[in-house]
Amino acid sequence: MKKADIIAVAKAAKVSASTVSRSFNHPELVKASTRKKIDAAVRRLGYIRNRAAQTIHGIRSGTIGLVVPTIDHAIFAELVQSFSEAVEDLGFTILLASHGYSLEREYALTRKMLEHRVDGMALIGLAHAEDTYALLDQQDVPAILLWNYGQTSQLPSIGSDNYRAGHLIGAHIASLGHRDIASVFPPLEGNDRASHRFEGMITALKEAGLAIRSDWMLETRYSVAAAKEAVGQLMTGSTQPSAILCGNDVLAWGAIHATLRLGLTVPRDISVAGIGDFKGSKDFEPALTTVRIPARQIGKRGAEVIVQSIIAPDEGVQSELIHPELLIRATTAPR
Amino acid sequence: MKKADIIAVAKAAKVSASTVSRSFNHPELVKASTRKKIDAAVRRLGYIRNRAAQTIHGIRSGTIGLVVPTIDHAIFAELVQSFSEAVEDLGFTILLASHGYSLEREYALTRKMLEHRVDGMALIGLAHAEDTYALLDQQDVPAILLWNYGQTSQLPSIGSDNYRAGHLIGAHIASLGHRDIASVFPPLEGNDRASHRFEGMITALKEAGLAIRSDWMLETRYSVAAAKEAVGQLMTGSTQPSAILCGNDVLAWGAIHATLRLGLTVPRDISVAGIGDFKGSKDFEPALTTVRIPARQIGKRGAEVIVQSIIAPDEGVQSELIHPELLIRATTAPR
DNA sequence: AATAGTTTTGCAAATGTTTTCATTTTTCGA
DNA sequence: TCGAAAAATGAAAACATTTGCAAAACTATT
Repeated sequence: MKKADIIAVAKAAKVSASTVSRSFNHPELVKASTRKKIDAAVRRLGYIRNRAAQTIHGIRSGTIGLVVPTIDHAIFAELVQSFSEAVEDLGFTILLASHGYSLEREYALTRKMLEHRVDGMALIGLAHAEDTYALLDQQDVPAILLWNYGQTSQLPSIGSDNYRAGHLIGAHIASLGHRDIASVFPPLEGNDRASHRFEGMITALKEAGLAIRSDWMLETRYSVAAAKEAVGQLMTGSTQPSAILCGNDVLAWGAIHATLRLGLTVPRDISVAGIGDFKGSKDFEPALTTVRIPARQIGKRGAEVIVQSIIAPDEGVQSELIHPELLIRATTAPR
Repeated sequence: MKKADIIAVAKAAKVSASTVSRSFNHPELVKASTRKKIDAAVRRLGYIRNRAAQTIHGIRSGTIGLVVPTIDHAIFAELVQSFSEAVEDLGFTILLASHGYSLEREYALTRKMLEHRVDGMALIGLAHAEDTYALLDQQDVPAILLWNYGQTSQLPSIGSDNYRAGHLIGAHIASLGHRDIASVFPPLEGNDRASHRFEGMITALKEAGLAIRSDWMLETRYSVAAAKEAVGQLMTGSTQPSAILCGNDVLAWGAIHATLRLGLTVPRDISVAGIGDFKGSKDFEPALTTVRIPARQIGKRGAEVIVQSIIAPDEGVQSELIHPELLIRATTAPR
């Protein structure tokens, strides 16, 4: 038994295919009694509409492409979730792919999504291959950049200001009187989020007349384990910092657990701060001082914006800044 | 300038549309020099193939539907990531949606994915609406169940044995000599994963002649905060347990931080165990005793299996059990 | 240079819908 | 009961591809 198509339904309901189509798309144009017959036939045959066939009429595909570096980091999981939720509520479905921090793969994946004729695209961060921008522009598909806000971004960007976030936390630590400060960041190369945070932080410190010793600028993989290892080593050196600034909460937790392991107490012996305010950061003990990057809000707002620009392509979309917020909790203390 | 279609390319390359199509799909059938002309035209016009148009010829859409309860829990993020990675490697793209633990929404979302003519579907867990099974069966779309293994599952299931996982951790705690045991679980209703774990745990305890006081069976939302709150209250009661068994690692971390807050030491004063082995659980201090549910492996294997059954629909797919593993770390100790 | 075979290409039909336009049916006021 | 207007329906073209088949263009062999 082949899959039922609209013609099979039409036959079963003794009407024409046009009428069946209409009864789906403009129900008000078909008589109630006819609609009933059609519905019955649809149910009887288990007919499911074929969006592919609709799509080739220039009708929207109802999909939005989302390409992220990775999903299984707390940061992006929250973003993906809120974005997808909001997008679903607006009647679209997400086509998802992850590129593992390779802008080349990002380009390839974007292309693939365009083959599927997504109605819109969302990418993460501000830095993308020139090819990718060209592609999106040339295919004339609405696209937005999520996560980071950039005034001069090539596409509308909805997100937070990572420079600001870094600056906030740097200034906070400086204001507590710390002078011997270490940093733990993921590799900055090709990661605009982390770079901006780092710059913001460095600048804030500089403004307070402070600087980080270059051998105290740690760079680690994005994981509790890696940060823990790195900080563990740092803290067994001949001199130790009194504060550690981390590029994100996961690294901060690594740092905290490294100090815990060495029998130190946070924040009495050492202050630690993160960026991100991931799930749990508020509730773990001691509660982490960090800067909130409102992932859920970014996802939701991003979804609204992209859908808007799909529905009304001519209304020109603005970038939106979603402010980061300093959250002083229990892992930082005056020196 | 309208988007280029295959005919525009054909004109530009001075060949017929058929030849262009062939040069994509069966390059060996077209002369090298013609292919070169076509490639040039494609590049010049920025042509991107339209999969929707291919799909209505019964050609595969190259998409696989994945419907999960939620993405932003550590558990599923890892699964989604590994599944999507593997699926991409095999040349497919994921259509993702989350249903927020509503089987009704799951049905609706599955339908929607079938409208998009996904080549295969993956759902999470063993419990699904009868309608959903009927739909999948009737539309004759390959489908698998991820996360849980069930011998008698209605569709092939690739996953771990949650009953076993619960049993392992229950037996471990019993073997340490604990008698006053509490549990913290998410709501079991409509959540087969949690229910099976719970049953396994209860059974293991019973086998050791133990039982949990009904007022020590805590049920909380899935979050560190909720578990922390609940356990905080429990521990300030007139009598306290010497061990707390948690339905997953997030709840376990909540429990641990609740006890920390009260000035207790884990595992000296109280043992805590989780299930899941989420990111970080190994590295936080003290390292969490838990049962590993190998999410990455499930995702990868699941992807392979569903793709296999798309490519060779007649080869009948077997369920696969991916064993959970007890990881005794530093949060449990003899009573 | 002619033939047979092989390779390459184009034509036309097919895929499952939607939509425009024309036709048929219904409704309603006189 | 008629006619005009409104409502409902159907026929056919359109959408962007693929594919079976036949024609055309080459190659190799004599």
